[in-house]
Amino acid sequence: MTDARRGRPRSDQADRAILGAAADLLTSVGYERLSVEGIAARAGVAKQTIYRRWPSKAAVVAEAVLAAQSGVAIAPPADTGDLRADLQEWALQYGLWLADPVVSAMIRGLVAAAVDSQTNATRLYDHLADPIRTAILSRLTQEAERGTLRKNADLDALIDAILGTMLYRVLSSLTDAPKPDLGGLMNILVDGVRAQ
Amino acid sequence: MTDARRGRPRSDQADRAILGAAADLLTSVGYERLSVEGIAARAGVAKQTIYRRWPSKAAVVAEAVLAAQSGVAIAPPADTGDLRADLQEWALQYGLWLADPVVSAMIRGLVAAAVDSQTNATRLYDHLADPIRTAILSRLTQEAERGTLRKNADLDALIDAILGTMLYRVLSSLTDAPKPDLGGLMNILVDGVRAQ
DNA sequence: AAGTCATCGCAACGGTGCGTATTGTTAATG
DNA sequence: CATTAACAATACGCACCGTTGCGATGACTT
Repeated sequence: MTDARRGRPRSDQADRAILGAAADLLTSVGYERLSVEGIAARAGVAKQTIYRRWPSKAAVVAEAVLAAQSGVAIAPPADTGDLRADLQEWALQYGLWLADPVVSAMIRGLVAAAVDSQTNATRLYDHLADPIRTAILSRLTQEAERGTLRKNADLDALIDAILGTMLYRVLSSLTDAPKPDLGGLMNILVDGVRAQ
Repeated sequence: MTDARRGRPRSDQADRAILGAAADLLTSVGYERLSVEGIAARAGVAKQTIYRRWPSKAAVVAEAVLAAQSGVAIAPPADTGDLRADLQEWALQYGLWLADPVVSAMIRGLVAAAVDSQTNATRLYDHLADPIRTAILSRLTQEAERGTLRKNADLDALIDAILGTMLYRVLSSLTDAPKPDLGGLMNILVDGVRAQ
């Protein structure tokens, strides 16, 4: 029997160095000026070591963004009984996270990578959006069970609106700091789904 | 006096051929696989003729997208007195326009170009988003004057939500046809800003 | 201890594409 | 006719992608 894992195993340290270097360069120079050779140089790694793991530059960047984001816990909104206040507070925290230039640069890089390779686009958006979707949906579900939401409210559309607004502001802001205030949006959305 | 326009004038036909070729290639192969040399070849034009007009590939693509979009009239929502129905109808029409693979590819190209060169990002987003913003805002203003909207409703946030949701769906949909249904969103938004 | 084998860093390669420069030609203006 | 600038064609330098060959390294097997 030939064991599937013979020979020298891949270095975990190389993995971390590559992803870390990719994240660093992404935030410092942006996706367009980021090169695989630059990643290799900064990581102290041969280019082949990168291509042995990922098939393309877009895939490396995608993985780096996911790895960096997976360290961030997406806490669901608190449940104080006041949906508006809970979502406002959550949006404030999340908006501040988005306003971080590092985070903005990463998201821009994610979008660029997704435009690059359609194959990974769905996976990327899913991995980034799903935690947020789950977090908000869990809070909305609590609310719905108390009967304080309209029965036919399209909660998916509501979440798309939150995600879309955040993405739009990140992409359309020239400076690295998008307008973080989602308070007005949350007011509209809460009033739009709340039982009358 | 040296007249500013001496010598051979630039060819309008070359302008049209370049922008047309850029738009064609953008929708057929996407931004990633689009090259200035490819544009020149398809337009039957020397590469230098392109670089005499625009400073970079991103600028050419940006101009091509804007030129293609400027032909589309962004009609404001009708005013039948029923804001919900008016916005639903407008969203339906606009959603169908977005679902066109050609339009989706163009928007993806726009985003890619914007990520490429931050310089043009604001100009691009403004040119594309402003007509929509103006169209919706004019309808909302009519409504506000009748006193049927909450006084403190954040109309900018509402418009950001519409634009953001559309953009998010275009970018995150793997197929070329994003989910065009904005009905659920419009319901929430209308209920969220309507006077109680 | 010796052998196996996938990984490692290093280096070079072909290919693509950006943006620039050169050359001779063509269409306007004075 | 002289001047001027855009034109097509073409070559160039450069950066980078993705691939390949090399000898060395290190965990596993026998």
